[in-house]
Amino acid sequence: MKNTIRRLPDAEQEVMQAIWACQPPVARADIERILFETHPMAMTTLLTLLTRLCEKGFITIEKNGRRSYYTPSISQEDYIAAQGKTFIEKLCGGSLSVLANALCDSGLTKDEIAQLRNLLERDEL
Amino acid sequence: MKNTIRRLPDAEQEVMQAIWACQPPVARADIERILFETHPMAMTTLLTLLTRLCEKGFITIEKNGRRSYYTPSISQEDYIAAQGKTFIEKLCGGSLSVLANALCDSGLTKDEIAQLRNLLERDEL
DNA sequence: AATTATGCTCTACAGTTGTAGAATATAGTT
DNA sequence: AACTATATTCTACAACTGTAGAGCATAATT
Repeated sequence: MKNTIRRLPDAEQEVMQAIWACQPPVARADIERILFETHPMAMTTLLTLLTRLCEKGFITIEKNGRRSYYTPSISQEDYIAAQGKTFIEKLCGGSLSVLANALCDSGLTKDEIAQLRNLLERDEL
Repeated sequence: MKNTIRRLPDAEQEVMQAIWACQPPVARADIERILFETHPMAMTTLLTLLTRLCEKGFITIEKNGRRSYYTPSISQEDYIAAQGKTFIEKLCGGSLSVLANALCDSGLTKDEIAQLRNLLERDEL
């Protein structure tokens, strides 16, 4: 669980989400299909982003004939946890009360807040 | 409480934090002093960032003689809440359990998690 | 009034990001 | 073997970001 993971630009992050949603190794077509829902783009655009993600160490690419397969090098859990840490430190200035307020004002309903509290309780063990 | 607030690039966000930390309207020297701790930069760099923040609608600039004074147009609370919303939606896919896990893995201690739960309880009312 | 100091705006530039067409390589087909 | 379809890599470019010097305007000083 590496805790210094750079924040990805939006488009690349979107691609990672698609990759994480699949069983690795992932074919381009699968990524494309998922992205089509959330963030449609030209195929070459996707391939550019995949190359950049590889350069940044977020995925590895293996090629089989003319096809490439993509495997995440960083787990979604680690990435989200690292971004959460950054959020708390950089945005909330490390203050949990600021964080709590942000969560409450972020549009979550009372029920959802209660649910979140329960989930935190369970994870506390 | 506007809920569509763009995410600022790091340097600009850092400047906003400094501005939010002061009583508006804020003089450049005050911002500079605070930034010196976290993110030192040339004075002209700071002024460039202030201009961009104004163009983006995050602050207003009033000038008095050759001096300028800066006032936030967007509150820190609104900004953090909006980013929190984006975090939950874009990164956690809207899943509270994913969010809870992220918080637990983000380096918070058990005590801090418990504290956060209490804060959420209080805000729930 | 002339000179100097100071605070801001303009200009600049390299690196990043979003986007995608052109070119290339390879697998499938006739 | 020649042709066609397809998957990837190269090249390109505009907008954004981080950074700061050059130039300009105005206030302070001599």
